[in-house]
Formats: sequence, C-alpha cells, structure tokens
Amino acid sequence: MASRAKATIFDIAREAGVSKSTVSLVLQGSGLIRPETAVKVRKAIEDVGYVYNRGAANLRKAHSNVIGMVINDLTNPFFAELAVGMERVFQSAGIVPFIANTAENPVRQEEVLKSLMEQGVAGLIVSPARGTTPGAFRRLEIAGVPIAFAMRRLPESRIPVIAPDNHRGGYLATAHLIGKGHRRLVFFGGSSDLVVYHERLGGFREACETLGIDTRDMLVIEGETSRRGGIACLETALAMAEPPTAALCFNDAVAFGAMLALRKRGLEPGPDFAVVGFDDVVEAEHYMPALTSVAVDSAGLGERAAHVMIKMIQSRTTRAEDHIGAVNLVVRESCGPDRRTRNRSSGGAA
Amino acid sequence: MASRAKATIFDIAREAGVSKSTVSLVLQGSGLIRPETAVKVRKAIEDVGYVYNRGAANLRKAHSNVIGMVINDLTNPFFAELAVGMERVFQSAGIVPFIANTAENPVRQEEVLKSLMEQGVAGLIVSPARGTTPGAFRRLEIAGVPIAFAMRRLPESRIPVIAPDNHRGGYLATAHLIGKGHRRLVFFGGSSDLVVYHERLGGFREACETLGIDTRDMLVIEGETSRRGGIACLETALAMAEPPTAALCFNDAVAFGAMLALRKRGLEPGPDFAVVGFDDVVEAEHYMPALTSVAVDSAGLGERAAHVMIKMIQSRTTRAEDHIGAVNLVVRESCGPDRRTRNRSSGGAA
DNA sequence: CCTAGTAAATGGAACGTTCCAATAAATCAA
DNA sequence: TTGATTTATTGGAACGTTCCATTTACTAGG
Repeated sequence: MASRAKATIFDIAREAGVSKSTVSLVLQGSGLIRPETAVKVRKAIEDVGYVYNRGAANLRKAHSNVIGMVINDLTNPFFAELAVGMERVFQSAGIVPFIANTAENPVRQEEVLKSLMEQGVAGLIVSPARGTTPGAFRRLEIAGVPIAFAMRRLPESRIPVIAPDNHRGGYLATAHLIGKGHRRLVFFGGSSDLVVYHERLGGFREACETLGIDTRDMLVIEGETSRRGGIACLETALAMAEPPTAALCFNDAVAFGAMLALRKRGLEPGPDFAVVGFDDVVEAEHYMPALTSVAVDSAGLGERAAHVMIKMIQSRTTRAEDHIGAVNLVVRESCGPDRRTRNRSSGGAA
Repeated sequence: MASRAKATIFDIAREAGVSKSTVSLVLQGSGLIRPETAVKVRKAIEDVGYVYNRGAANLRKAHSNVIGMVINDLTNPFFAELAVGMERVFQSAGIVPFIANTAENPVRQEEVLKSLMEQGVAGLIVSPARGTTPGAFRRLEIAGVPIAFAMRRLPESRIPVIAPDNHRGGYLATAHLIGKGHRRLVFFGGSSDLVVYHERLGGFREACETLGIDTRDMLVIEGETSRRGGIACLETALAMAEPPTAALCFNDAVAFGAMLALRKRGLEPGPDFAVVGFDDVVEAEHYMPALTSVAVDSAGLGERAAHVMIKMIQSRTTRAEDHIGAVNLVVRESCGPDRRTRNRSSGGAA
C-alpha cells in the first residue's frame, strides 16, 4: 500500500520551496545554509517520509561508510564476542558494520566477500574460514580495499593481523601444569590446517622443553575442536600404556569434552587429571569444576581490530602493523591442588 | 598502491571492443548476446579487475538483493542460531543477508534500522530489542519495506511473526513436572516487558490450573534472564517458608544458574529440586546433570522466517501470516526420578 | 553611489549502472 | 530482388545523489 514512489531530494526541495542542492547541503549538515532554511527543509524531510539513498550518494562520494565483518562461525560465542567488540567501536565512529557468517566454509566465504565488495565496503575485517586458500584475498587486494585478519591468520599472507598471543598462552598454561607437579603432559585437540593450532602447540612445546619435560612425556593428540573432540582425545589418552596426568586443550570446548569424559569414567577433573582450556569463554567460569583457561579477550581484540581498520581507511592505506593481544591464565579449579600433595593419596590417573 | 581508478563497464567495453550495453547484458547473463561475444567480454572483465557496483545498479533496478537481519543479541547462541538458519536459506536463494546486532539496545536498533534502510534493503527480519517502543517500526512500515519479526514480537503490532509456541512449551514442561509428582511449583526468571515472558508463563499457569495445582502453590519469581538471575531466583525460592520443589525456568541460562545455586547449597539438581529450562541450547545436553529443556529449534525458525520473507518480497506485499513453530520437551536428568519414589528417602528441598 | 566582499542558494554535470527504443546484420518467404 | 522477421548490438536517458562554479542578495568601505 503505502509504497508510493520513493521520495527524493527533489520532492523535499519542492515541499520546502528550495533547490535540491540546498536539501543536499542540509542533509550533510553543512554550515553554509541559513538555520531557518535548514529547519524548513528538515520539516519537509519528515513530511514526505524521505529515506536517504546511500547507494546514490556513494556513486559520487569516493568512500562509503560501511565496513564488512566476515566471521567464520557466529554460533561460537568466542567469535560472536569478537564481532560485538568490533561493532561497538565502529558504531561510535559513525561507521555501519555489517556482519556476515561463513560457517567455516571457504566457498561461502568467497560469495560473501564478493557481495561485500559489490556493496562497496570501505574495508573488511575477516576471521578466515578453515581451509581458506592462500589466493582467496588476491582479488580484494588488487582492488585496493583495506583488509585485516582478526583472530586467525593465513600462512603466508601480507595482510595485517590482530590476534592473541597464542604461543605465550600455550606457554603459560603449560608452565602452570608443570608447576603443579605434572611430568607427563598432553596437548588435546585441533589440527594442523589451522595456524592457531601451531601457535598454541608451539607454546606448549617450548614450555615443556624449557622446564625440563622429557620429550617422550610430551604428547600430542589431534582431534575435533569440539566437546566431542575432547571426549575422544581423553579416551585416547587414558588408553595409553603410560597415560598423561594433565592436558592443555586447544580450546574450551575440547576441555569441556575432556572433563565430561573424565566424569563418565568416575574420575574427578582436577584432582585426578588436570585440564586447562583456551579462550576462556563465559561458560568456563560457571562449569563444575570451574575451568582454568587462557583468556584472550576476544571483545578487546575486536575493538583493536576495528581501530586498526579505521586508521587504515583514514590514511588510505592497505597496510598496517600486526597487533598481538596479551593473554593471561585464569586459574580456577580444573587443575586441582599441587600434585606433590596428591601423591600420598592415590596413584596415576588410569 | 594498486588502487587506480576503479574499472567500470566502460573500461570493459573498450577492452573487449563492444558497447557498454553489451557488457551490461553479459553481466546479467542475458541470452541475447552471442556466446563468443560473451566469452570475450568475460575475459575483459577478468583482465581489468572489475568489481560490480551494486549501488549504481540499484539506482535503476527497482529492488536490491540484500536483506537485513537485525538481532538483539548475537552473543547468545540461541539467537545466533536463528541468524545462521536464516542465512542458510537466503544464501541459497541468491540473496545476500547482512546481520546487524543491536545488543538489546533500542537506540542502537534505531540506528541500525536506519542504516539498513539507507542501504536499500529489500526486506528486514528483526528480533526486536527489549524495550523497543511500539512506534519504532512505523517509519519502515510507511516506507513499504517488508518486515517480519522472528522469535520475539511486539505487543500490538501488525507485523508478521515467526516464533515458537512458547505457551505450549510452558505447558508441556509444567505438565512434566506435575507428572513427576511435584505439587508446589515456581516459574523462575524473566520480566514482564517481554512478550515471550507472558507466553511462557501463561503456559505454566494453564498447566497448573488444568492439572489441579492450588493457586497458592503456583509461584512466580521474576529475575534477570541470565545465570546470575537464576541463582538469585533460587535463593529467593529456598528462603520461603514453604519452598517449592520444582522450577520451570524462563530460559536455559536461568536454569543453569539455578542448578549452580543448588549445588552450592549441597543440593543435587534433579533428586532434590527439579529444574526445567527453555530453549534447549547445546550446552543443555552436556551439562551435569543434563538439563531437561523445551526445544524450540531456532535454526528451523530462522529458515522459516527467511522463507516467509522471500515470499513477501516476491509477492510485493508487506503482510504475511504468523508462523508458530512446534516445540518439544527434551527430557534429560535435571528433574530426577518421580517424586513418589523419592518421598521415602528424604523430606523437602530446604 | 559604486565596488568589494561575504553569505546563502542554485543549476548542471558527473557517478556506474539498466532499460528502452533504435539500428545493423543476417535470414527467410515470396 | 524486396520486404518482413529474427538476432545481435548499440546509444541515450534515467536513477538519486554530490560537488563545483555560478548567481543572487546583502553589507560595508570608500
């Protein structure tokens, strides 16, 4: 019904008895027009039910004010937080952020990127989908659109990255476990197609080596990065001849899975087998037992990424420095008391 | 660097030795042009690094192919699922869905809606922020943009709604508790500014009345819709002179909170106090004890909403029928065994 | 009273597409 | 051969803005 031909600045101009140029000036808040005129125009804008056509405007203006955030998995609160963090700063900078989800699917990612480009975004922040091919961003780079990676990076890309210090996180968590007296450790979950995996695992390895863990006591079990993956990892670990007594998990989901599996076997996460997670999602705090985890502050990283992007846009460059966010280990209950005190009461974890 | 003036169809035309109109036709996949010509043009498109300018196109075309999804809280996996479900069907319909988050803030919602309108969306699916004023969508309605509400509705709006059968969900869950032998029940969490609250509570009330629960044994404790809210509700309930023995919670977060609080008091959720959640988020299944909850299939509702929107756009109407999605109670462990058998072992829950 | 100078408002061209009407080339019926 | 028909291609106007160069109306200085 109500949809008569959309009102344009010409309609406003007629209604207010001025020229289209004047209306345009008012729309842009120019100080050149007489206040009374502005008021008159603004009233006309209301009256005709005008809605600004940004597409038409962008045809003349060099830059649009929308930026795209491409997220690999919005269903994961960890990445949702990232998006929300970015959104916060963009919003307050007068930039309109649009979020698109790729569901960890490179093909979908390609489509989404194409759409965003066609929409004329001023910039793009991407948490790339698993399995993204190295060339996926070439077209965007040659188009000269500012791009930044958040949270994840691609192996040999020159695109700036805003990510947590995964290596250090892995180190800190492992050092904590070793400090508790554990001498046979395992890294649970993740797979080598993800750069993040190598980083976290790298921290684990370095801690083990630096703090005197025998190489044969430093186990690695790959697996899905989900609860189910965690369950599987734990089963595998406990089936070993000499099972480990502590695990650093690729992420919290894996850790939850591992704890679940422990419980199912009648073992208590913490006293019987130490578990550390990664990411520190909200759930970690509320779990039973509360999960010790490496906090990466995804919302904060999102904010940082947004600031970087804004700077890139303003300075019309497509380059920026990487930002590596600080991490810190949040110690809760899932690692139990120090292992020395435990030795008295019972043997190994199997 | 690479950012020389953006290539247009004129550049392609020159490169391919045809007219701009021919290029346009190729771009639209028209069958009118000779295949060889099309090939030639497509090659030129590649060569000049062309990116389609949808804004310019929309200036002439009546309708755009982007639709906006406005979500109240992306951080909540429940709503994220909804968004992802919608995305799935839009994507396969060749429509580009952009997600925007309002963080439960009506002001932000207003801004987001404005932006989306200016961007020229073909339609809008909204899960309105808490506290949205009734008039918030008037401007969009008079602009003639198709809108649908998903998951939540506004009190007296004529905008079509796609939502779960909250009333029935409340009824089913309550009937389950009563079937277990509980006679003094409480509804935990939520507040009356949310239509959903009234619906779920309505189901609770109806079940109590129908199944012979005394009005004085039908308690209601409002509270935040979060873990913390659940904790508070439980404290309040157990502080009563005659505490209830079972709770239907507004959502799963409240239920988790309640269970946490029970544990803290040394009570076991299930045997000592029955808890039912609402929404059936993934966590519910993995909790300890696993949470009995009303499953609403948010992804499915999202898909449904997307289909409704597509139909609205195609038929150029702004009206559509409401869709009420089926719910079902997923029984797990958080309600314990039947209360009759329990009576032998111990007394009330306080 | 004229000239500068400032403030406010305006007309026209441009942005990159689509679509219509028109043209050009090729095919066919007679 | 001619005119009609089909097939492939094309130029021009339009879409709703912005921005530049002008115009118009005042004010002030001499």
